[in-house]
Amino acid sequence: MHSGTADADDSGDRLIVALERMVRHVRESARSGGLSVAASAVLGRLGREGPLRLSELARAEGVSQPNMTQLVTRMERAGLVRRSADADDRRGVLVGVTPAGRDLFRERRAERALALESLVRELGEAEQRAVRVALPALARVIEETRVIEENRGG
Amino acid sequence: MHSGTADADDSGDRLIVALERMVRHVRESARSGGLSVAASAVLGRLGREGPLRLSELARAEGVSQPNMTQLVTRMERAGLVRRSADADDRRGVLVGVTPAGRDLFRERRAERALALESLVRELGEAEQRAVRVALPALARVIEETRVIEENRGG
DNA sequence: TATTGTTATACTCTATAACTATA
DNA sequence: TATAGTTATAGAGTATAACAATA
Repeated sequence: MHSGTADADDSGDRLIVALERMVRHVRESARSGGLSVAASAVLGRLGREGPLRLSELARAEGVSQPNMTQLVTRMERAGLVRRSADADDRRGVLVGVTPAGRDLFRERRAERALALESLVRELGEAEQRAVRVALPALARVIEETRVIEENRGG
Repeated sequence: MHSGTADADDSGDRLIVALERMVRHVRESARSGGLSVAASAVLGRLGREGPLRLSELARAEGVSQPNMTQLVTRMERAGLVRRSADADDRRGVLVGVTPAGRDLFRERRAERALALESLVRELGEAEQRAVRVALPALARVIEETRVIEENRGG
């Protein structure tokens, strides 16, 4: 941040590495049944919003259509979601969560939340307060940024 | 957020998803030359600590030895690091950063820091302060947690 | 012609198991 | 026998390009 010829401002990069490690840590703490973060996000969305078009899912999750095709295929193979025809538009495919998918999602979500909490509990009180402000705020601007970029030529 | 029979405590999971997206976002904002977060972390460590054994690198970065072998191979192919024999122990391999690796690392690190900063600038002042406390704190406990788990049967 | 979805292909990151060479 | 490293194999997650079916 101030002076230094060689390895000066490392902070941004360290934070990214740390966050990546954190995602990995929490991910690994909740994979007994093998539900990845990506799969969990899709199940959560389908659970909240009901069946969605594959293309809608891809856009909502910020990934490419082929990526979502593959993810849905893996999840379908695992019995977590179901594809069905869209009556209105026969090009389309509706993706819906199965009861098994919903159950597994709840289990894993709870495990993930516990893993995150056990990390946060290691912090001091002021740090904990900071985390509870910072993380949702970051989540918010990430979402906003993604939407803006999307409407600008994605 | 309070009560609710069905989808109660979503917060932990949403944060993880948001953090994953954030890592992806910052990663993508700095990939013109194709330097992944994992590669960046290795280059940074080698730059700070000098040449390291492959096994030390793997342990320090919290990944498996084959993983590090492959990462180093990719990086060597890209001219970013160099393998050399360890004179003391002929089983070992020392990995050192090349000048090109160091240069590229600095560029990408700066880009990554900018991407992170441009996210943080979208926040309110109190939120920004929270982020600057929360992220380093989280980075710290993640590192500690990893070390503890390692010494307990990894 | 444009949209939806899939297939083909490729790359990174990750792991475990089996192997080689050295200690 | 134990350690360092590699190779073999596998799978998730990601992308772009090319294609088929439908609108």
